Amino acid sequence: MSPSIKTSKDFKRTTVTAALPYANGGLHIGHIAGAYLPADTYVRYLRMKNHDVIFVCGSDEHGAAITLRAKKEGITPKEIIDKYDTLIKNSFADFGIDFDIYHRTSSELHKETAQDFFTSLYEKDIFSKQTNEQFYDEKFEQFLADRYIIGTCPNCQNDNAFGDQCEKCGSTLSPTELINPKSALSGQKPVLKSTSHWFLPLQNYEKWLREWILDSKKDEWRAGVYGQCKSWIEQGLHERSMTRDLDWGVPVPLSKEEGAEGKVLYVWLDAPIGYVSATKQWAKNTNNDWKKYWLKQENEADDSRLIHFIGKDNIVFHCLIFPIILKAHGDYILPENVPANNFLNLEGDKISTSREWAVWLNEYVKEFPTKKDELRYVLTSIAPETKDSEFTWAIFQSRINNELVDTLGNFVNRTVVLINKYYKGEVPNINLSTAKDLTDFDKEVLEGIKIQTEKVSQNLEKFNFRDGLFEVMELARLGNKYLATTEPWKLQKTEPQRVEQIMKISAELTANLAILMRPFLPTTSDKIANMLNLENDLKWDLAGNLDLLESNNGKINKATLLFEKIEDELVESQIKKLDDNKARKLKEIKEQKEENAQTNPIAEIQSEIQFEDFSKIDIRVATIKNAEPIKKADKLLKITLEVGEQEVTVASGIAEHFSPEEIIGKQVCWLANLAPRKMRGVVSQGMILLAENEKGKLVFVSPEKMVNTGAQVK
RNA sequence: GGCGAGGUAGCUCAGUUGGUUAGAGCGCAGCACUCAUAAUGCUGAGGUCGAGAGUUCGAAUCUCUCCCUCGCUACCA
Repeated sequence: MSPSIKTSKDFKRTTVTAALPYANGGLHIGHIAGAYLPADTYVRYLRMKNHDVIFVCGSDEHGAAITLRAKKEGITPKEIIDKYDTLIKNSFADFGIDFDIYHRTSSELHKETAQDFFTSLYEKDIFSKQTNEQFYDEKFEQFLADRYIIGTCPNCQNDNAFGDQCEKCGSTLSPTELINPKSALSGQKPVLKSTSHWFLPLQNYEKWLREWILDSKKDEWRAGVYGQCKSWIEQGLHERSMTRDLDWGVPVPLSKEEGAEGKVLYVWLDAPIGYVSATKQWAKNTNNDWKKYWLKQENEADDSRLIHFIGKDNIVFHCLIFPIILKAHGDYILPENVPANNFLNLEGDKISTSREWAVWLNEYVKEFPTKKDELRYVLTSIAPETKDSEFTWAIFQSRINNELVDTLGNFVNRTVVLINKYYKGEVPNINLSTAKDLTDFDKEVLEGIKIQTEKVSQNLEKFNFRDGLFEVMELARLGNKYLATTEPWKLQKTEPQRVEQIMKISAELTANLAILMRPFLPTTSDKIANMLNLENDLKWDLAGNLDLLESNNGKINKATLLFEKIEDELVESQIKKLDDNKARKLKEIKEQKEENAQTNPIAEIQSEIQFEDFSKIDIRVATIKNAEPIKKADKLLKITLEVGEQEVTVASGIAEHFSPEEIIGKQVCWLANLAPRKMRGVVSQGMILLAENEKGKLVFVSPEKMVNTGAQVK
C-alpha cells in the first residue's frame, strides 16, 4: 500500500454516512449494493477493531417530488413520508444494516440544524440574493417549483413533461421552454412573477476545489469519483439556488422583510445536513458528544474522518456542493473519501422503480428470512465498484451453491464433523507456535492464515469490498486444499498424532474464517462462532492467531449446516415474478396512454387572438438549399433557405428526425419575422414550420404544389 | 457535441513504473479421493487483451484515430 494513502489507523474516529433514501419509494437491491451494504460492512469492520465510529442515515423527506405526489393522490406529504420512512427503516432493520441511528429530515432537530447552517452562511455573507421571474399559480397563490409545471415537451411532444425534465425523451428542460405550461396544482396556466432566492456561488470555490480534490485526491478516490469531480470543475461552476418557493421543507430562517416568506431550503442543502442532525439525535439518545464527529478539533490530529457511501448519481452533491457548504461554514470537517459505487442492473435491464423492474428488499427479507447473508454475499461479490454490474437470479443461485455451500459451508462442516468424530468434540490441544514437527505444508497453511488476514484488512481499508470478500473465500479454499492433501481420514488408524495436528490446524483456520468473514457475513460468523464455542464479540485483532480455540479448552459443538442450496424452482419463480410485474406495468402504461388519447384528442387550443395579431405573422414559402449539422450540437441542423433572391440561415432542432441530404430541395413554410436567436454559435433567422405525426415523427408543412419562393402564406 | 468511467477467457473481474509462453474465481472436460450438504482436490481446454495506425529491441500497458456501453453536461424558436 502506498504510504500516502491514509487508513483508519491514521484517525482517532470515523464518521460514516450512507445516502439518505428519499421517502417516496421502497428500497431495492441496487440501493443496497450501491451504498448501504458496503457502508455496513465497513462499519462492522471498524467496530471489530474497537475503532470509534458512528454510522448515520435517515429518510430524506423534503423536496418537490413528495409534495407533488401528495397533491396528486389527495393526501398529505406527511402521510407519504411516514409510510415510506417506516417501510425503509424496517427493511434496513430486518436485513441487518446496522446504523447507529436512522433519523428523519422532517424532525424538529433537523429543522433547527439546517436553519443554523443557513444562518451561519448568511451571516458570513456567503450567499448572493437574486431576483428573477418564476411561474406562479394564482389560484393556489404559490410559486411553482420546476417539477410543478407540466406541459408539452418541445423535443418529443410528450404532453406530460415536467418543468425540469422530460421523462420520455430524457432531455433537461427549463419551465419556460414547455409548450402550453400548466400548473400541476390547479391545472391552470401559470403566470410569471418575480421572486428572490439565495444563491451559493460555487464558482468562488473553484480554486480551492482544484487544490483539495484535483491535487490531493487523485490516487485516493476512486477513478470514477475523481473523474466526475474533475469534469464538473473543468466545465466551470455556477451559482446554485439554495432556496425554493415551496411550503414543504425547512423554512428559510430569515424575516418577511427579506422576502423569506413561503420559502424553504433547497432539498440538496437540507439533505446532507441530515447526516449532522442524525448524529445530534444519536448523541442525545446515548449521551454522547456529536461535535467530535463533525467539527474540526483544536488539534487537527483529533479530527474525525468523514466517509460518505453513495451511488454515482450523488457524486456531485457529496464531493462538490456539500463540501463547499462545509468549507464555507468553516467549523466542519470535510469528507476524506467518497467511495461511490456504479449501478447494479437486473436480468439484463436497468433497475426501474416505475417499471417495477426491481428486487425489493422488504420482499426479499419476507420471502427469505434466513438468507440475509446469502444476499450480502452475492451483492458484495458482484459489487459495482469499478463499473456497472448485473444481478441475475442465476448468478444468485450459482454464487450461493458453488461458493457459500460447496466451498465455505462444506469446509466448516467437514472440519467440525471430523473433530466430533475423532475427539468427541474436543480440539486437540497443541501449541502451533512451538510445535516442531510440522510439515512445510502445515507451515504454509498457517502462514496463509496470516497472509489472508492482511489481504482482507488492506482491501477493507481501501473500500475494495469485492476483493476483500474474495480473499476470505481464498482462506476457505486453502482449508479444503489442506484437508484434501493431508487426508486425515486415511491416517487416523495409523498415525493418530499426525491427525491431531491436522485437525488443530483446520480448526484454527475455521476460527479465523469466522473473524475475517464477520464484517461481510455477520450471521454466518455467529453460527461458526457458536459451533466452535468462540466468544461472541470477536475482535479483528484476533485474526491471524493460532490459539483461538484454547479459550474454551477446545470444546466445540455439533456441526450445523451454514447454508443450503438454492433450487432451480426458486430461480424460475423469481424470474417469473419479475416478468409478470413488467408485463402488468406495461399494460397499465398502455391503458393510461389510450385513456389520455381518448380524453385529449387534440392539444388544447391556445387562447384567442385578433386578426391584427395574426397579420403580424409573416410566413413565406422557401426552398432548402443546403443543410449541415452544427458542431457541438446533436439536435441542430444549420439550414440555408432560398427565399426569392435572398438566402437566410435557420438553426432547427430536427437533426434526430432528418439527415441533411434528404431535406435539401424541399419546399417548406418559413416564419420570416421571428426575432433572430443565436444557437450554438449560429444565428437563426426565423423558423421552419413542422408538424408531428402520430408516431412522434416530424414532417414539414409544405405547399401542395411548387410555388415561387418568397410567396407569402396567408 | 464536450467531459468522465468502462470495453481482457462462456460469466465476474486482476493485470503494479511497457519485458520472457496474459492471470484468478465460477462454469466446462478428464482424473483422483470419500471426512464432508453428490461436497473436495488435481490436471486440462478456452483469450488476434473493442478496431486500426504509431512510438519502441519489445505494448493489454505509452500516443493518435475510430467503434460500443454507462453516467454527467450542452444544444432544442
